[in-house]
Amino acid sequence: MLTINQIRENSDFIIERLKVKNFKADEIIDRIIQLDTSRREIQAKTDSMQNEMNRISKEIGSMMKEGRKDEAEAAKQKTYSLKEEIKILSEKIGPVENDLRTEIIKLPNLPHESVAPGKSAEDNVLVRQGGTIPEVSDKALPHWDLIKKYDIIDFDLGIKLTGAGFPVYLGKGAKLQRALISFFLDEGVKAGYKEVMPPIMVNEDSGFGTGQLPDKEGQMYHATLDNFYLIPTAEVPVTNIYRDVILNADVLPVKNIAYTPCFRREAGSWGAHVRGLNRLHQFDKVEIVRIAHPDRSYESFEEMVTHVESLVARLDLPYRIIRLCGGDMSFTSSLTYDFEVWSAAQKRWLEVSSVSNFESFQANRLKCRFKDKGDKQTRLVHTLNGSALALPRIVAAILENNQTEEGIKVPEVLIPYTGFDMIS
RNA sequence: GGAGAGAUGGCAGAGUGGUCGAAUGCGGCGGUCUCGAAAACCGUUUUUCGCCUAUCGGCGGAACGGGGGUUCGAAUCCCCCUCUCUCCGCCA
Repeated sequence: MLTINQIRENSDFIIERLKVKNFKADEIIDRIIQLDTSRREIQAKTDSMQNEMNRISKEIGSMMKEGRKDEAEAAKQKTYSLKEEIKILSEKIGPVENDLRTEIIKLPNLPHESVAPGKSAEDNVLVRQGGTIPEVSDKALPHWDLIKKYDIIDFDLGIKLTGAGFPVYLGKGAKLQRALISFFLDEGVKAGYKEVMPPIMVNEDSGFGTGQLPDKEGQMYHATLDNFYLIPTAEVPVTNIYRDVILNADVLPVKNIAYTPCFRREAGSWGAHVRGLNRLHQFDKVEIVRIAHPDRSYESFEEMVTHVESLVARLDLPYRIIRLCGGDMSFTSSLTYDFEVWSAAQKRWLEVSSVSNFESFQANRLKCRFKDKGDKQTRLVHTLNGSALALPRIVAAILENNQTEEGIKVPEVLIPYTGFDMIS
């Protein structure tokens, strides 16, 4: 969420910038400023009455000590009406604060200045492209056929055990998963990220912290007996490490990397685009999360993009990097680059990573702040995250792009991890 | 699942109705001493909201797990909730 100070000080700028996200903010902002003004008025009044109240109470205290009982009794009389007024006022402030909050959380994050306006994916901007799109024969199989041919992933078995969207990885398929996870983690650690292995269930507070709750409740699996949620991404537990925390500026940027399974309910949607590994209820992902100094968060962003790019490049996957336009970005993001890899048999680009800078939007909700050395005041940090990488579509692309008569060639960088160079 | 104990500042830990935002210790920061460091000594060290101020800053409110209550006055008394720990049971 945006801070009230941001809104109050830059209301025109905010209205202008949110147009890029096709969001009409003027009426909401008017209401916010009105609510905030009345909140301040009430606050100022109660504060001064409370001050008076405290003063009298202290007097009564010393009168009692000195045995001036009658005077104390008289002073008590004075407090009754004051107490009543304070009660009335303080009952007013709660609802005003609630209304203010409900209005503020309606406002999406401001897009970065580089974000183009636009309505949908059509208006996204190609940042750059890399690798070469492989020539595959007309007989090339989509990955959902390849996995059957080589018996490496079994969807039907997953249906038996759990349900649709919970695949079972078998033999070399399972090993390939493990190899990718290790490769991604090792590369991250080499790049200075600290490996974290968090719980994959979180409590309600954590769900709120990163914004899954209350709005997107239906997207998470909910263990109701204990009121825990299965995480949709490692972003949730890893970012919540820094909930209600004040960091020293010298630890920034914090760089964490975590592998976790991810769980998404994602109801709806059928057809070729969600076939096979394209969309699952459970999948594996390595996530990078950064907590950055607000003055340097875009340096962090660039480093993350470069890191993710090096991963897809080293896997020899043709890729492109896309800057999402205002209309295609998430509510919470300021800048998002999507990474897509080419899937030869499906003949389309598959999204495998999304790197975002949330600036202080998420930090404000999390109450994650930092202090510069010697500084008295706290400031909100910037948070960033990105997939590095999500496995299923990477696997899909590897299978489809690397298929040969003899089998599927394992990317060179993975061979030390798999121990085999061919799935056949 | 059963029984009990507890929740106070970065940590440890005191505080059972009246200058308590909170003793003390540790840690952190600044300084004295030193060529430098350690030790010792001195000082400093929670967060948040509002008002005033060009700024430095000043004044005031709130917060001792969360919510409610009693009272002129609550960290302290009462009620509800949440969480943590210990022992037993079960168990990878």
